[in-house]
Parts: sequence; C-alpha cells; structure tokens
Amino acid sequence: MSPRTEEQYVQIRKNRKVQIMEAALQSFALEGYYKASIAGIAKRAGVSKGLLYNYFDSKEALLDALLAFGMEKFGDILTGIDDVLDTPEELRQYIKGGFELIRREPDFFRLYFGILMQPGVSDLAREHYGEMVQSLIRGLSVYFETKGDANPMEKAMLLGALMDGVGLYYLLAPGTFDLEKLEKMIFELFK
Amino acid sequence: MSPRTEEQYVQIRKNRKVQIMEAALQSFALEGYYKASIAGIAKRAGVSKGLLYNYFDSKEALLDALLAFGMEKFGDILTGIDDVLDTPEELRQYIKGGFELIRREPDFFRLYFGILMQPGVSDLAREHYGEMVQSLIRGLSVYFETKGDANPMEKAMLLGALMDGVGLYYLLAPGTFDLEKLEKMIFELFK
Amino acid sequence: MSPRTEEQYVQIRKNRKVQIMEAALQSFALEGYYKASIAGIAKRAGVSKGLLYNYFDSKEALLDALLAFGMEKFGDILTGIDDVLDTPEELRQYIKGGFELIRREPDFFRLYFGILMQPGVSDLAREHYGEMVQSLIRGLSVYFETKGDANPMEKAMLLGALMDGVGLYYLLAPGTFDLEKLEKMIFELFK
Amino acid sequence: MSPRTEEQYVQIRKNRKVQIMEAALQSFALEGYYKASIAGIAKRAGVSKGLLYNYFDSKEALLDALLAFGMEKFGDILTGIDDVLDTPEELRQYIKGGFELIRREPDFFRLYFGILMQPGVSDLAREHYGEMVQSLIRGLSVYFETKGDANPMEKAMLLGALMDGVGLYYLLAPGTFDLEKLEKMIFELFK
DNA sequence: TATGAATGAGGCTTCATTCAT
DNA sequence: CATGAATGAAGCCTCATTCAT
Repeated sequence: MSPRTEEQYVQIRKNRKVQIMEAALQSFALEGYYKASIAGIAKRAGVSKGLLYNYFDSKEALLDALLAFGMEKFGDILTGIDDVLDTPEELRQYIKGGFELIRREPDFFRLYFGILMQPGVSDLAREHYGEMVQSLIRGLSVYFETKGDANPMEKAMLLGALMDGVGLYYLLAPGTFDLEKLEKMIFELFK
Repeated sequence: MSPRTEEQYVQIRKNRKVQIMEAALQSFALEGYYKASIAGIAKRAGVSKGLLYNYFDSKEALLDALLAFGMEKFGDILTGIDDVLDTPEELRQYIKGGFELIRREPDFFRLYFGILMQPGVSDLAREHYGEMVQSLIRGLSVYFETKGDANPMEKAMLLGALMDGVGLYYLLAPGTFDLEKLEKMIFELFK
Repeated sequence: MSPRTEEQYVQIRKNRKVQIMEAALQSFALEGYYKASIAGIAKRAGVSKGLLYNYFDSKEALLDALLAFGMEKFGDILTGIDDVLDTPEELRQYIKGGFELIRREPDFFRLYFGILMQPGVSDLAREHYGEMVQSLIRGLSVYFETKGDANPMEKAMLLGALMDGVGLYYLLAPGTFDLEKLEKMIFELFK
Repeated sequence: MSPRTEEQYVQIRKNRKVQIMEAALQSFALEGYYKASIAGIAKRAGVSKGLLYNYFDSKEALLDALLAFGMEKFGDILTGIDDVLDTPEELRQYIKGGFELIRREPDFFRLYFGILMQPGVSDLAREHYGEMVQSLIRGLSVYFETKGDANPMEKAMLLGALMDGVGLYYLLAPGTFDLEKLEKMIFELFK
C-alpha cells in the first residue's frame, strides 16, 4: 500500500467535512442547536467525536460553518439578481427563487430561523444575516423606486417580511400550503 | 405570633409568582431558553433557587406558564375581534392591535419566536400556537370572503404571514422601523 | 375564651406528638427513611412543617424517637419475661409474644429492619438494638442451660436468629405465611 | 497514532466497569445506598464522575447491575444444588455453602439486606429476590418430603429463615460468632 | 488520520431546616 | 402554639472538549 497522495487527502478531508456538516444540519434542524449533541452528530455522520474536532474547533464553529455555507448559497442567488431587478418578470423570478430555496433546503432554514431568535448563539451570524437582509431590501427598493412607488424602501421591507413570514409558516406546517398559489398572489400584490 | 392569614399567603404567593415570571421572561428573551439558567433567573428575581421551585415544578413548567400567560393576553384581544371583522375600519384596528401587542410586550414575542423553531422545547406550546394561528386566519378569511376576494383563505394567510414577518424584523432590529407607516401600508395592501 | 390550662397544653402536645409519630412511622415504613420527606410526613399528620420542628429537632431525631418508642414497647414484653423463662410453657409464650409484636406493629418492624442495615442512619439505635438482642439471647440461654443443653448460648442465638428471619420473611410477603403453624414448629424444635 | 484496536477498548471497558462496581459495592455497603454519593464512588474508584456515567446510566442502574451480578453468583451455587438435595450430606453442604457465600461476600449481602427493606429502591431486585427465595425453599422442601417430614414446606421455610437470620446477625456483629459451630447445630436441628 | 475513553464544569432539582408573622 | 414561605447546600446528571494511543 503506497501512502495516499496529497490530493487524496484533500479529497478525504472535503468529503468528511461535508459528511459531518450534513449530519450536523440534520441534527440541529431536528433537535435544535442545544439539544443536539456532538456525540449524536458524530454518530449520525458515522464518525468519531475526535475526528469531528479535527474539522471543527467547537460546536459553535460547526454551527457557524453551516450558517456561512448556507448564506453563501443564499447570497449567490440573490446577489445574482439584486443589481438588475427592474422588470416585473425579474421580480417574479426573485420571489420564485426565494421560495425555491426554502423548498429545497428546509433544514437549513429551520436551523436559521431557530438561531435567529436565540441571542447568545452565533451573534456573528445574526449580524451577518441582518446585513444581508438590509442589502436585499435595498436591492428590492430599487425596483419599487423605478416603478415610481411612494415608499420604495418600506415596500421592499414589506415584501421581505412577507416572504420570511410565509417561509416561517411553511416550515412550521409544510403540508397545509399551496406555495405556488401564494407566490403568484404575492407577485400580484407587489408587482 | 400567630401565623399569617390565608389571604396574606395568597397575596405573597401571587406577588412572588409575578416577580419570578417577569424575571424569567426577561432572562429567556435576553439569553434564550437554554442559555438562561435557573440560577440567573432566581438572582434576577431576587429570590433563591429553591423558592423558584416552590412556584414552578421545573424550568420547562416555568416556560409553559409564561407562554400560557402570554397567549391568554394575546388571545383575549384577538378573539374579541375575530367574529365581527367585516369592515375596513375593523381590519385597520386588527392590524394596529397586533403590532401594538408586539410593541408593548417585545420580550414575550422574542421568547415566542425563539421557542417556535426549537423542536423539543415545549412542543405543546408550539401546537397550541399553531391552532391559534389557524383560527386567526380563518377569522381573517371571513373578511376577505365578504369582500368578494377570489382566494380569501390565502389572502388571510398572507396577511398573517406578513404581520409575523414584520414583527420578526421589528424584534431583530427595533430601531430601524417606522411601524406606523408600515401598518398603514399593510392596511392599504389588504383592505 | 379563657386561656388553656397548663394541663390542656400538655395534652395537646402529647396528642400532636403521637399524631406526628404515627404519620412518620407510616411514611418511613412505606417509603423508606430517605425517600420519606418531612413535607410528606407533616401533610400526612395534618400539621405544618414548622410545627413538626417544634416537637422534633430533626428528621433523625424523629426517627430516633420512633425507634426508642418502639423499643420500649418491645422491651417491656421481653424484660417482663427474661428473668423467669425456665419452663417450656414460658418459652412458648415468649415465641408467641415475639410474633404477636410483629403482627401488631408491622410498620415498626419494617422500619426497624430497614434501618438495621443502613449504616450512617441512627447508629445509636443500631447499637441499642444490638445490646437488646444480646441481652435477650443471654436471657434465652438461661432456659437452655437449665434444660441441660450442650451449647445454650448458641442455641439461644439460633432461636433469636430464626425468629428474626421468620419476621423478615413475614414482612416481605405477609400473605404467604401461616405464622401460627410456624410458631408451633419453632417451639417443637427448641423446647 | 492509530486508534486502539477494538479488543483493547473492550478490555479497558471491562476493567473500568469492574473497578467502578467494586467501588460502588463498598460505598453502598459501607454507607448505604442513599448516603453513598456518586462523587464518593467515583473518587473511590479513582475515576471521574462523568466516566461513571459512561458505564452506568444512573445511580440506580449501578445498583441494579451490582445486584444482578451478585444474584448470578448466588444463583449459580444454589441452582447447582437444589435438584439433587436428598441426602443429609448434601444438606450439610448446602448449609455450609450458604454461609460460605456470606463469609466471602459480606459487602454484597450487606447491600442486599439493606435494599431488601427499602421500598422504592430497586423494587425489581426485591421481587427477583422473592422469587429466588421461593424457588430455594421449594427445593429444600423436597428434602424434607423425602425424609417423610409432616410439614416439609414449612420446615424448608424455617431453615431458610434461620439461615437468613444468622446471616443478618453475622453481618451486624461479625466478631461475636462461631459460624462453624452454628452451621453444625443447624444441621443437627434439621437433618 | 482516527478512535472513544476520560474529564470536569455547570445545570437542574430536592429537601431538611429556619424564621417572620 | 402554628404556618408555610424562604433558604442553600448538596446531589444527580449532561455534554462539550481533550488526549493517549
């Protein structure tokens, strides 16, 4: 057996890391950040506790990594939009995109909303989130501005709040919603 | 010499209970349910740890008491409204009332939203909340129905989600909002 | 209303004391010394915790009082016998008397055996009990001595042990015994 | 470098478990179940409190493990005997064996008798003990039956009670007994 | 790289006891 | 004499984190 190449090690590390993060995301979403234990996450990931600490310095670091990773995805989509959002069609796409995210990654958003209202847990992430929301809202406000709306900033805020609110409801009671219909209605309200 | 009268005891118990519940509400809202310690709550209430357990069986029982108490208030206002909500003016009052609640009892709602996404913590309360929201939405939907709206139920849902969303934003960044203006805009959007 | 006479006070004190001791005996026998709480005993006695401490300095003092009280009764019967135990009829009476005690006061003996093997709880009582048993055995040995038995002391010991053993079984499974028959058999074995 | 082999881990766990159980047995026997603290047991075992909980789920689970372990030993000896007990020599061996157990494992029996009369502590063990005693007595009764005794069952019961009684005395005052002589006398009484 | 035994701080809870009234 | 609110020490247990192998 020859020793693994440098490249292979990198690959292993990457896989392991993903493995652990997925397990952590599930655990956190399912049991909440505090109830979820490192032991449980390690077991779910099929990995020893010790190894987990090779990849993440602490439980909170693991959480932060998850949040950062999620926000990156989240941001990718939104930043790809915000500077060009000025036709109704784009607004429609934006709204659709937002809900698509929640539908595809409910665990992440479950974790996210769970953390959001827990002071003392990942304050950094909370601040980061705040800035992101603000920038999103600024982006949206441009749309309403070009549309000649009287209170573009507030309108954008309302749209953001509405989308978060619907997302919240959806996560709490996924079965009882026809998200598509709601999307359309939201679009009609704000277009 | 002689023991206190029954009445005096009742009074004492009532006062202490309030004292403890207020301290707990602050602690929970400030630090989150898990971070907040019984020791801290007791200290904040100016009371010994032991005494706290004379009034509440456990940390979770304390939480439940807080939630139940809050929901009662919450419910009072809303049930007083939901069966007669059929003029725009009443809708305006309803919206105003909702935000008034959050403005007056931000700690309670901070606690509430914090618990909402934490599985394993007070699942009972979460279910209770779910039912309450559903009944509210049903109440609201009557308004849109009488107005002849095409999708009254969904419209009601959107209004509920929007109010919760705005509430969430407000709790996360109280300073950056002109709630009154938002209230008016929401009314215009849904009246 | 004239104040109570001195005598009445004494009477009250005595009643209360009995009341508390009975409740304590039941609690201890039913739940064991450690599991039984002062609060529970007071409630069972229909008395406040504070009052209980007017009569007994501590939980252990209460236990000691119970044990002492029981031993007194116990001793009364046996000391009335031990110096005259030299006919078979008297032996029969002695055996009968022993079991009669257990039958009449099972709670006391339940408590007693429970304490007996718990070092650190009422060591005083345990020593006291040891002396009592020794003196009983010495008394019994006289019987076997006069009977010309080869090992009177050991014979007495065996009889004592047998009676305690049967008592133990009886307390653990009261229903499965014909105590009277056993009494006779014991008498036949040792007469 | 590399982790320990599975085998090594098994070995470690086994050793630690024994270590902890021995410490617990001593603590329980010496101080009684309730007085003995987890902290004390851990210290006696030379182990951290936390580690103890890696091996036993709770204080009561630790007690149960001890009792189960002891009963296994206990049972081994007695079941090896009960089906062939029909000559006086075997009876002698049986009696001898019983006392040998107590002499060799006084701590276990101290614990055992201590638990026996404590309702609410390990009720399971108490029931288990009851069954064991009953089966023993049934076994013994066969001996008296073959011997043509009038009340074999009761005779067996008496023998059992006597042995327990002597055991109890021995544990309470080990120094004052010539167990061997008592064994012989018991044999003479029941052979 | 990988393991899981081991640690220990800290949390919740119980309960004997005290004391103002 | 009588009450029960109040205290605080002490106990059980959890779990993030470390470390020898």
